[in-house]
Amino acid sequence: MASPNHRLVQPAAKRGLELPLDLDNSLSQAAVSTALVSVFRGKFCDAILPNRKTITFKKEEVIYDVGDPERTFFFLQDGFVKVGTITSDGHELIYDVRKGGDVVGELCASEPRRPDRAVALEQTEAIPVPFEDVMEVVRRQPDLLARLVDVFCQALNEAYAQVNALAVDDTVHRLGKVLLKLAAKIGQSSGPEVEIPTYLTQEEIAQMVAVRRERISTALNFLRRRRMIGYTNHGHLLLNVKALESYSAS
Amino acid sequence: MASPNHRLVQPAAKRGLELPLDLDNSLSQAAVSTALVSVFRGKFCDAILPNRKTITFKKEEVIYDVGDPERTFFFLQDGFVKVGTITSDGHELIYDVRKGGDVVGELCASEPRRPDRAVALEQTEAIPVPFEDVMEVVRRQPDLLARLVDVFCQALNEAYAQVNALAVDDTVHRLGKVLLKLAAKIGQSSGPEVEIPTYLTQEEIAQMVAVRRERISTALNFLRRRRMIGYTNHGHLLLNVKALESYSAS
DNA sequence: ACCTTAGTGTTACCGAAGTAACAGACTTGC
DNA sequence: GCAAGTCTGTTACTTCGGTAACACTAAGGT
Repeated sequence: MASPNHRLVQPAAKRGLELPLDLDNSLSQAAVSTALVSVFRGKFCDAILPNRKTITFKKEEVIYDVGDPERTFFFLQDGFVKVGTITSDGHELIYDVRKGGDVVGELCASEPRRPDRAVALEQTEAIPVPFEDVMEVVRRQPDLLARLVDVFCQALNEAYAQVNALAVDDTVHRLGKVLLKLAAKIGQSSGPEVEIPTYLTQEEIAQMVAVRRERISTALNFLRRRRMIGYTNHGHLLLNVKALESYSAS
Repeated sequence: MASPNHRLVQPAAKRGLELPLDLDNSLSQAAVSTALVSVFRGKFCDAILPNRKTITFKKEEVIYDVGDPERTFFFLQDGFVKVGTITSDGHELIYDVRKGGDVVGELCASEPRRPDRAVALEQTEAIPVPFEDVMEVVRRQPDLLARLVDVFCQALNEAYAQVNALAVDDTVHRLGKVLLKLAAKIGQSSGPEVEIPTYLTQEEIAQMVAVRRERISTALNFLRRRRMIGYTNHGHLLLNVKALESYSAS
């Protein structure tokens, strides 16, 4: 009952495993952020978003779900969203995490029913736009074509990267890659570390890495003992990106 | 030495495991083929392909490789191609198989260097088109936009389907799905069965399923004993699609 | 006909990850 | 303050798949 993520202290730092990664400047979140440009910002928004209304989704609220028939993109204005699906055995699987400035729901372009779902990780503002409207705007303003293609192409690249990881990496390496992807997509620099500005349960991380939650517990502590990760005093992950990169490469 | 796929007889049917799945009408390959429409056929070809020259790739020949910097789509006119990559541990991984009428190389749209590679499974005719030319044609003929989007969106859907399979299925179920995908993409109906009209080694199938070759040997024989697959007298796979579908669903 | 090479079938062994079960920590509601 | 619920940490057991090794078949070249 009640949202499970109300937890505000770092999980294990409370008993014996605390290895503080100089936090304290975790408030200097200068919103420096992401290498990946939020592809739909700028011109695209100017062209397509005026005169449309924003919807607010509360934490944990489903933005669209597997099987939905309506073909709409959602232009995220603010917040964090997880994109994934429910597997045939009933478990959730998370493909990606996106934030304000990104789009979600692009998979509806070629399927009559959505194969995926998106759920807000924090309160999120999003503007729904029918797929046909998106197409029409691109037809009228051909300079936007490159951005549309980019949305799909980057998603495709990431999906293949996940296939690679699932095919060759063990749990800890996959976890490392997931954390680095989170850093690139929604991270905020916090001193020498990068903070993940939303609380993720081990269960959710397990759904991104595609292993059981128990493995994630062990793997997170493994990385923490090696000082590759830590927690802010709000329970958010703090990543030592350099260290994770050199570990993940090996 | 010499191409390894010169083998023309079905592997194990030669000694004790033969379970012929009524072949003999394997010549009635009416090219009925695929549920998936070859998206770029028709208008797109008319608009973009005239006055370009076709390149012929021999069996096993690399069409483009990981790391290549040139941004070109290849419009396949004829033949079969495997699309995949070389993983960090040096093994090959196959994402997809495509045939005449399909495009390959679309991943170059957003990356300066290709993350993937394409290799001819049989002699293949392909027309290279610089990515910018593709974009220009779409800008000039906006009715082609939907087709371009479809290419990416279908690839994305399939990539996520692979992630799902890797996350939840065991070897035999993944093999079943790979075979069904092959049937849908390049299969030719042959009586009540569907034939895969190119010879695939167990090693190649293993690269599609992302397991060791030995597992594929066992799994293929498992499916063969259950009469879900068989071989033509040319050594090509013959699939009992109905049976495979009901098995893969479970 | 012989040798080489590629491909397939199979086994014994080992390691990584799933399963199940439970205890401790913290939150929330009563 | 107490009970219920969620989340995390950990361990014993099992299962699946990777590893290594090897025999056997077929094809091609000489």
